[in-house]
Amino acid sequence: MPEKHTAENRDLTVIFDRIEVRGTYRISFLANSLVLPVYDEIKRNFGLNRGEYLLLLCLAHLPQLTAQDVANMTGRPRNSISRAVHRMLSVGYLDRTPDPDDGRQAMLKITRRGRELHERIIKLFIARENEILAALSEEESACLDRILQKLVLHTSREAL
Amino acid sequence: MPEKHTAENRDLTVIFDRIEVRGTYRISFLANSLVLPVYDEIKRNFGLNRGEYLLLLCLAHLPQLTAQDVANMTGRPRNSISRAVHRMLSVGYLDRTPDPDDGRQAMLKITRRGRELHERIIKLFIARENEILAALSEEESACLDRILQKLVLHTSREAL
DNA sequence: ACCATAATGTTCCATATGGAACAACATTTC
DNA sequence: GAAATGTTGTTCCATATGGAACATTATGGT
Repeated sequence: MPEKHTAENRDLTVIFDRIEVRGTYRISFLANSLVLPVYDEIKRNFGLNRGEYLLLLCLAHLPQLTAQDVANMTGRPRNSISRAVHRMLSVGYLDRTPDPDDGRQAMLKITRRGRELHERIIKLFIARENEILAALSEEESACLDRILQKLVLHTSREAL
Repeated sequence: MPEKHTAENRDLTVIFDRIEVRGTYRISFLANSLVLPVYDEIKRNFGLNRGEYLLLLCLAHLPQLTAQDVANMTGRPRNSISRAVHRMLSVGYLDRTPDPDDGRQAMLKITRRGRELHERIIKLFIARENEILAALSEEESACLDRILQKLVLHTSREAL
C-alpha cells in the first residue's frame, strides 16, 4: 500500500540541516518568528503597516530625524518613508518642522500620542522576544547577546 | 552657530542599544543584512521574486513537496506559493504531478534546470554569509550555531 | 556668479503581497 | 451513504512595495 503524502509522514524541518547556509537560514527563520506575528498584530490592532511602525520606532529612540535618516536606519526606500510620514502626520503620531538651515529636509519628532502608541506596541515585541528566547539559559543568552552585538556593529558599518 | 543636521553629526546606531528588544532588533537587522542584498541580486540576475526563490530552495532540499508543504515551511500564504508554482512551471524549473491518492494536491519536484539555477544562487548566499560571519572567531561561530539550533527547533515546533 | 553635480523628499507606475471567497476533493459524523 | 466539516489550490481584490523620474534646494569647481 503506497503511503499517502501528509505533513505528519515527513519531517519538513530537515531543511534546517540540509541547507548550505545554515546560519543564514536559521537567523532569517528566527527573525521572522520574532517579528512577523507582531507586525500582523500591529496591523490588526492599530492599522499601521511595517514602514509606518518602523518610522515610529526610530523616532521613539532618537530625538529628531530626517526622512533620509529613517531610510538609512531601516534600509527602506525613501518613497516608503515619505508615504509613512504623511500618514503618521495625518494621524498625529509625529510632527514635522522644515529645517531652516537646509530647505530640502525637515525634522521629524514623535508626539505624545505617538509615544503612547509606541509604548503599547513595544510590549508586544517584548512578550514575543521573551517567549522565544526563554529557550536559552542565562549563559546562552549572554553569549548570544555578545555575538549579535559584534556582528551588528561589524555589519552596520557597511550598511549605514 | 547652530550645528547643521547631517548623518555625520550623529550616530544613528544608538538605537541598537536604546531599543527595548535588543535581541529582536539585532536578529532582525542581521537577517536583513544577510538576505536582502541577495534577494535583490536574484531578482536582477534571474528574475525570481522572493516567493519563487523560496519555492526553489525548498524543492532543492526535499525530494517532493506539495504547495501546502512549501507554505508551511516558508510561512508564506498559499496563494503566493500558487502563483510561484505556476511561474516556475512555465519556466521549467519544476515539475508537477497530480497525487493519485488525493485529488486535491499535486506533488512538486525540482527539474535539472531548476537545480542548476539553485546551485548558482546558493553561491550568492554562501558568499554573503561568509562575509558577515567572518567577524566571529571559530569558537564564537560554534557557539552561535549551537544556540541558533536550539532556538529554531524550539520555535519551529510551534511554527510548522 | 555660473554651471555641473549631488541630496532630499515626492509622485508615478508596475509589481508583490496577503486576506477572503471559492471550487474541487477528502474526511468525519451520524 | 448523506450531510456537515475540513483541506488543497486557485482567483479576485485591495493594499504594500520599490524603482525611476522629478522638482527643489545645496554644494563644489571654475
